Amino acid sequence: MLDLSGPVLEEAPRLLGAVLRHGDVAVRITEVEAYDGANDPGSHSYRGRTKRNAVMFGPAGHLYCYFTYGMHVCCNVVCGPVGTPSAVLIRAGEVVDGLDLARSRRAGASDRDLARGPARLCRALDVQLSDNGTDLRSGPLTLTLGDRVDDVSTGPRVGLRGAPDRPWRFWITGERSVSAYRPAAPLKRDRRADLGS
DNA sequence: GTTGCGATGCGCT
DNA sequence: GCGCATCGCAACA
Repeated sequence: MLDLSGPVLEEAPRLLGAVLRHGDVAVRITEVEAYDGANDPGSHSYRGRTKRNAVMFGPAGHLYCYFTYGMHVCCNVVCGPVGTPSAVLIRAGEVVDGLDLARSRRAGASDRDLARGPARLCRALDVQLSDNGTDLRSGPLTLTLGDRVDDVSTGPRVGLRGAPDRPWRFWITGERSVSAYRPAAPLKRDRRADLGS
């Protein structure tokens, strides 16, 4: 029985090694980030409830999907008790079933890159904005927790501005399928300003 | 292996 | 209007 209603910082590492399945394609999760809505300037829910983030305020074990950068979908698993708008961003994983279908959705990518990155993972699994709010207990999307992963690394989250550094990114140590982005690069505009000053 | 940059559209102010 | 919880590709080392 999927129960993720504990504190998000305790639930996040439990998602490592879990399997997220959508139809014929399944991904073993290797990298996640925790977002603690109430106290977290990096969270979509930090400024209160909106139509978009309403799912985060609901029960744990549901999927929160959002659209970003004009072309990408990312997905989170809602954690914590009802009313606590916390979620865990699924950043990366390895495809463990439905390899051919995943490859066809990610033409040109190497197997290692199929689900390496939050938007890529959603594409490999064909998770769309319309899957927002899905209950992960009953499908068509399902989440199955695995055995606890012992070797977990932590570090700062990726790509956030306006949030203090908090080591709320978790990944399976040594996994090559974790995303390789540099943390929080400054804005292009800022870089230009630096050059000019 | 790294770095730079354009694409693109929804949600919020 | 503006700002993104980004990606993919080209160019370079």
